[in-house]
Amino acid sequence: MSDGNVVMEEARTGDSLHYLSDEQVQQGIEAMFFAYRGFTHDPDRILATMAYGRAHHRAIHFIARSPSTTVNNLLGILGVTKQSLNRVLRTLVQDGLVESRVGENDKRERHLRLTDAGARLERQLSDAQRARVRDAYRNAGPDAVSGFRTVLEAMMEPDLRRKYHAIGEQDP
Amino acid sequence: MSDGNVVMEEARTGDSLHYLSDEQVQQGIEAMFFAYRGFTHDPDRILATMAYGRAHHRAIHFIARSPSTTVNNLLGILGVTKQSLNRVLRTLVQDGLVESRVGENDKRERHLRLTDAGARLERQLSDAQRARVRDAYRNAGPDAVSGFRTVLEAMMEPDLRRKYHAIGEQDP
DNA sequence: CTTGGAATGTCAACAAAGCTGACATATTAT
DNA sequence: ATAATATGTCAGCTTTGTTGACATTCCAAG
Repeated sequence: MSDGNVVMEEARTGDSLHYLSDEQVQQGIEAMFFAYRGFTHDPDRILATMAYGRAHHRAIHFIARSPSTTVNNLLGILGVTKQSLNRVLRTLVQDGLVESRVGENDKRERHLRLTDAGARLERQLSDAQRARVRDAYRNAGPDAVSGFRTVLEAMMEPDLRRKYHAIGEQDP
Repeated sequence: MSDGNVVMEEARTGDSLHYLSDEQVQQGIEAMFFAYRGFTHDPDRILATMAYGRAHHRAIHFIARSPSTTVNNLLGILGVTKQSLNRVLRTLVQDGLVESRVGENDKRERHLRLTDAGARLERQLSDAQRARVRDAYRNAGPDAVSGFRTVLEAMMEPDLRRKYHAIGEQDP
């Protein structure tokens, strides 16, 4: 569909398509790699001092963003097996950071929300990450941020793009 | 430096700083998370069918990009321990995908390059990833891509930003 | 009311890929 | 000579992912 040859032919037609060249795409791939390292750097540093890992941060983040989400919904967002997620949730519930309450309509479901202690940890874990992204935004300016978001969205798998848009909406 | 309160005060001064609000930053964080999943999705799918993992892909990628790089240089780029990298390199050399030759000037160094078979695997592994990024670029347009790169660069750790810029240059 | 399927939890075993610490070997630099 | 550098390797541990099997609870369809 979009292999190197096709693009090289396109690129030959003019410099306006230079941004689709192999070299430019390759640089974008490396930028994603290095930026993601920075993206996770600050919370990882904090997590290294406690008994939790990046998986706990992810769970806490999305529970904070979608209070009362179900386990199944969280599974779809995080893209791991229920066994893997359950191991994380079990420790968080045991440690009193996450509350798991049986659903009212469907009592098979468990609805998850952060306790006060969980919300405190969420802030501690995410503040540094938010600060980094905010600083990057500030340095880059609003137009760059708009483009940033546009490309990231285009890069997502379609079903994850739907989940991305669904976060923060009404009743997940 | 850039906590929520400060920004909320800034934001109160006008809508031009809305893009720095907690909500916008939070959405950017989630966009990074979901986009990175898409970013690694295609190579991961291919890797699942063979005896290699994401770590092998990363090593192969950067050896391809910086032929004749040393082990130490690769360690700095990948940000893992030499034991972890060595486990990967050992299998790649054993399987005839990577060639490790003693340095000419400094014989302590090992210079790494892909064999023909390694280059073939690199293409196979990276083609799908390049296609996805290229399609995302094409859909987003050149201005968005420019902003994308600007924000990603601003998000990197300074020392990694230097390494990012050094890739593809003269003598690493 | 029984039954099938969905949602959840849990056990066990395993794999990938990171980590630390210790130690060996060449080679270069002082 | 000695110290520092670059690399390789062994052993053991951790986090976080995976399968597979199985139990429980409950909704919904018949």
